[in-house]
Order: sequence, then C-alpha cells, then structure tokens
Amino acid sequence: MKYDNAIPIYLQVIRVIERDIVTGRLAPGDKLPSARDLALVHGINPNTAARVYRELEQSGVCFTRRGLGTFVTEDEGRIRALHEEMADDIVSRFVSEIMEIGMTREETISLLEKRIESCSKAEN
Amino acid sequence: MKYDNAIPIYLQVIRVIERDIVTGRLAPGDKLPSARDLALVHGINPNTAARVYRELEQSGVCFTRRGLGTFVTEDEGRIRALHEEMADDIVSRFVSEIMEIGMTREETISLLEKRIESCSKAEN
Amino acid sequence: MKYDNAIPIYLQVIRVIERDIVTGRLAPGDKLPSARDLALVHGINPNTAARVYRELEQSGVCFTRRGLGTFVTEDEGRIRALHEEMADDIVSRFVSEIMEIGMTREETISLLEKRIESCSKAEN
Amino acid sequence: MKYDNAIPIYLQVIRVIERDIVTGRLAPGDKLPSARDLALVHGINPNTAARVYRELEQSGVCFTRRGLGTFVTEDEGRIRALHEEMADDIVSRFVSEIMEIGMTREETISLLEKRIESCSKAEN
DNA sequence: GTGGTCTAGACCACT
DNA sequence: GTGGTCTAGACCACC
Repeated sequence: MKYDNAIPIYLQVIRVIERDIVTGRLAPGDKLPSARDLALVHGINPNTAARVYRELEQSGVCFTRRGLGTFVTEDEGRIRALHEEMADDIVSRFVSEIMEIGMTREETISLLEKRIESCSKAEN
Repeated sequence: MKYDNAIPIYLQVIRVIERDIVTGRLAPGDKLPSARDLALVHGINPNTAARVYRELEQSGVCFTRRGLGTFVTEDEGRIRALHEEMADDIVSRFVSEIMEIGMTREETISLLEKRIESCSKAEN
Repeated sequence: MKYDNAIPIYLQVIRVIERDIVTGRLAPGDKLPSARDLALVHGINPNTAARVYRELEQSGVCFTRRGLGTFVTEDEGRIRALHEEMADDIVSRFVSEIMEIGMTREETISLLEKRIESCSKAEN
Repeated sequence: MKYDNAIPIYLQVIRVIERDIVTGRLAPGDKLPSARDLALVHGINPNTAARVYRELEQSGVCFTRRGLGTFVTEDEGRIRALHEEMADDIVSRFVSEIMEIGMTREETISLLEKRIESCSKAEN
C-alpha cells in the first residue's frame, strides 16, 4: 500500500485550464497569462508553469507564438474532442466505482437523477 | 495551488474493507485478519492497522472482542447504510465533476447508459 | 477476578476537558492548547494528546483547523447533549451501585438530600 | 497523569463479600469459604485470599476460629454500620461528581427518580 | 507555529 | 495468540 498519491501540481493546473476552455470561460484564440503570471496566480514555480503550457501545446489544446504568448487553440473540433475526452474520463471512472460496489443500472440512474435535481435547485 | 491530494493509508485500507463488506465478499459476523496480519498483508505498521480497526469500530461497521479479534458487524441495517453512504459519495463526486465541465443532464445520462451497456457486455 | 480497572490516560484527559466545557470553564469556540502543549501539561506523549483531540473531534465536542489548532465546538446543542450524557453516566452508575447494596428509593433520596445540604452549606 | 489506576484485587474481593453481607446473602455467623476455596473461586492467589480475611477481621466484619474457619460477624450493629459506610461512600462520591458538572439539586433528584423508576420496572 | 500521518517497538490484559 | 495502550521520534502540509 502506498501513501503518496499526490497528483502533480502541473497536472492540476492543466485540468483547471482545460476546464475553463471546455466550459467557454476561455474562448478559441484567447490569450493565456504569461508563464510568469500563471506561476504567480497559482503560487507555483515558473518552471512548472512553463511545463503546463508545454504539455497543453503538445496535446493541441493551445499554441504558442514566440514573443506574443500562449493562446487557446482555434480548432473548435479539438475543443469538442477535449470535452469528450474529459467527459469520458469522468464517466468511465464513475461507472467502474459504482459497479465495484454492486449497484444496478436502475439504482444508479435513479440516484443520479435525484442528485442532479437537488443540485439544479441549489443553483436557482 | 494545493499539493495535498495524498489519501492516508489508513483511509485507503478502510475503503478496501468497506468495499468487501458492501459487496458481500465479507459477510456479517466474519472475522477480519488480526491487526498484525492486516499490517503484514498491506505492508503497513501494526499501529496503522490498529487504527483502521479502531475507526471501523467507531463507525459501527465492525466490532471487536478482546483476545478474539475484529469482526464485521452483524447489524445488516448498518451495512445497508454503509452501502448507501458509499453510493452517495461516488454519485455526488461524479455530479460535481460532470457539472464542472458544463454537461447537461441529458448528455450525462446518455453517455452513462452507453458506458454501462458496454461494461455489461464486457462482463458477459 | 478482573484486574483491569485501569482507565486509559487518553480517556482521563478527555474527561477533564469535557468537564471544563460542560461547566463553562471552556466556552464554545475557545482554543484548546496545542497537542504538544497538552502533552507537556499532562506529562503524556504528544501522540496520546493527539488521540485525545481526535476522539473529541469525532464525538463532535471539538473541531480542528489545520495549522491553527483545536477548538471547543460552537454548537451549543452538542454541549448540552454532552452535559446530559455525563449526567446520565454518573446517575446510572450511582443507581446500580446503590441498588446493589439493597437501598430502597426512600433511603437513597433521604441520604442524598442530607448530603447535598451539607455540601451546599460547605460552599457558603 | 498516571495510567495505573487498577484497584487491587484484594479490595475488589473484600467489596464483593461486604456486599453479600450487607444484602443478607450472607447472614451473621455464616461460615465463609476457606482461604484456599476463596482463592479458587476468584482465581486469585491464596496469599491474596488470606489477606482478604485478615482485613475483614481487622475491620470487625468477620472473625476467625483457628481450625474452624472464618465467619461473618454476629454483631448486627457492625453490619448495620457497614451498610451505612458503604452507602455513605457511594452517595458522597455521587454528590461530588454530580456537583462537579454543575447540576442543581432539583435536576439531580428528578433525573435520579426517573432512573430508579426505569430500573424498578426492568426488574419486574 | 499548528495538526496529520506513519513507523518502531514496548508492555499489558484477556482467551 | 488477540486487541489496547503508550512512548519516542520522524516527516509533511498548512497558516
């Protein structure tokens, strides 16, 4: 059994940015903060911030213009795909956890609908 | 940014045992391994193992007999309640994650049903 | 014959703190000494002191803020409930002891009132 | 803070015998088991059993005839006094505990009467 | 500084 | 053998 399950900071920051893109808080082509600002905002090391952008660029979610900065991709298909990847991840994790404790499909759906309803009400 | 996602070992072990109880791999009244054996099996310290059983007892999931060992509760209502707690936890985490990326209720249900179906097929 | 009447240190310390809360010497929201200080004051191991606070938190009598310390609960209902629990414990122990030596209800009440009176006078 | 509050075995056994005398389960003049039998019954050391009788004799509750055994005192006044001592002990401990947590006389009496009632019912 | 967690090893009572 | 308790000392994240 291992104790150190900590998720690396750079992955956490990547998720935050991807979430902002996927929900539209960041639009295609939007400029992202400089690596240095990103480091300040999240209280992380500038090297870590740079790594965040490097990985985001590698997966096609962002692109970089030397001397200008880093931007959200303008490829809306890529963004839709990203949305789908994230949804799939969440759903597949959920399904494996819920089946692990022996819930039937009907119980799961019913419980889920109750939950969504109460959340929706809480927002109003 | 928080860097404290590590889940304590004793909680991880508690979850494993609770899962085994909830799925019936451990029946009401079953004897659990001695604290020392639990420590060996999971490669943890006997003290940590003792803590696992102490917490499980405090939450009414197990009970203890000095000199005899630790056993799964015989209160089946408590086990049903445990099942419900675990399901609620999983579902609520799922809902908050899925809403965070802006999925509607319909999209979620549809994606979910597809996933469950493919999992069910995989089992057959 | 049992030779195990020893009350664990951590329970003794818990009682002292609970008594101070119930009598108002510790008010809701008051900060308790740090686990390390508690250990020094009572001449116990820091780990034992930590256990005291862990148990007090688990029973809802205290709450804990990482890096800040441990505090008396602000839920006055919980404190009233604690008072009641302690009173019930004392009374039930008393009743079983007094019935064990074959005292009638009237004898008990009469003896008790005499005693309370003399105590009250002693206080004035 | 000290951990070892264990009550010595010989005192525990003394209490048991005194209780039996005071409730009439042992009548004045009754023969008590031999020290050796007492040791067997309670699972204690014969020396400890001997000490029990030594102390009971010293306080006038029992008397010993060489070669015959140990007997309950025939002095009924001593037995009544013993009863009173035990009642006083229990009551005084109770009063100090109950005042320590700030209970008024009325609360105490009321709680007590409820308790005695429910105990009496339980016996019927 | 605070609490949270873990390891290592000891002694005890009870079965 | 079992669990229950305690000590001693370590490292970590958080404020």
